[in-house]
Amino acid sequence: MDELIKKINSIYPLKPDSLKLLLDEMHKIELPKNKALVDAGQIGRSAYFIKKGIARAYCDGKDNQITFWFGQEGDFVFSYNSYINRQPGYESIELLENSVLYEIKDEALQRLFIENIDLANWGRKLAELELIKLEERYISRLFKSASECYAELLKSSPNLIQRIQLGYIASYLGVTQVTLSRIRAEIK
Amino acid sequence: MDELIKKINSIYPLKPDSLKLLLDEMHKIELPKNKALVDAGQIGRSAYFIKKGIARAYCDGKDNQITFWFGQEGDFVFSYNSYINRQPGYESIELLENSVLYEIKDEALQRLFIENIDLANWGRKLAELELIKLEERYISRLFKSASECYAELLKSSPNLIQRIQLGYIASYLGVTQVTLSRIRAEIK
DNA sequence: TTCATTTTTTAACATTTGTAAAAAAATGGT
DNA sequence: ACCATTTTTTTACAAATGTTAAAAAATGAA
Repeated sequence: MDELIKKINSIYPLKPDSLKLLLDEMHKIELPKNKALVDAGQIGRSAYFIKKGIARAYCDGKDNQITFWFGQEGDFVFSYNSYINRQPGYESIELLENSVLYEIKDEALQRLFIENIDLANWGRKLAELELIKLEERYISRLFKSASECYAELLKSSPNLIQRIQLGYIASYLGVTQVTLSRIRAEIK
Repeated sequence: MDELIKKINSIYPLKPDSLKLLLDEMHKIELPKNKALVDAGQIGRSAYFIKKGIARAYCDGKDNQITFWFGQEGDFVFSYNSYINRQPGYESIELLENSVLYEIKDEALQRLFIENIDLANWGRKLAELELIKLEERYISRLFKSASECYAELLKSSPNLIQRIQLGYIASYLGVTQVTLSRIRAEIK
């Protein structure tokens, strides 16, 4: 629970009372590898904090799946689309390892935002931080070749490359698995 | 001012009192084409609402500029990076036409968020909506070829293509101007 | 271990996109 | 209208990535 509190306060420092309100709604759960946290077409009913494990978010195409996000220890997980729009979305999220999570129901979170200004600002800051993380990723992809993106990922998250199969990583980088294999062969 | 109020309430409906607090901090200004709203390396001191005009956000590379965002009538403009981190950023924003904007100082906005829960939730919703817009754009680029992205832009924002020079649009789509010219030649 | 299955790599060829340079078209000021 | 400047298109060639299929390596269950 310690790392959860640390993470929460790193986003936006909460008063002890506000923190307690939030923590009281979060419950630890263990879920197995391949479990779907969010199914496209269904409304996402919970957000999660990853204590242990890895998750990926993806969309289904005509004949392929596109992975566009990975989460690991210390990350929050939610289907932004259904979380924000309260509508069935296009994204699915699944666990890639047996995982330990803290879950909070979406209804509880929304209620806390409306009732407590401290938590409303925490939720604001959370969205803002996710926004710039995504923006940086977006810009990075506009600037860089697939090879540079891979080298960057290798440097920033070597553990992801150890733990996640290459097909997903290739898709995440926006190239085919064949291309990623070629890139890896060149780097060695 | 009417369209501004409409836009504000479409993000998150505000109580009249809260709306007034926000509007009291927003002031209409006219700025000429090419004016820099945000300079990379400087802290963004204001956010803007575009009443009339077009803006683009870009980063400087070694020997090129990458445009990654366009804003037009009805859009909010701010350098997320410096707005959120309160640090000099990597992004610059400039006007592509003579424009009419509503400006709000960042200090004022931050103060309103801390003082008023209605506005804190408005700010949260604003960031969340921007987040899913960017996520959709990000996923779209992973799925689609440059040609499909252009066709999509042509459909969703034909006015942007009329009003913005192709070099910027090519960069926004992640291709060179030569490639975009080729795409346009094929479509006809 | 062994075997079936999944994942990763390699190869050959097709397609797309990039680069550099020049031509054509559009723009803006006088 | 005219000219200089900027923007867009075109061309030829190079480099990167996609596609398909097969081989090699890794994984997991019996």
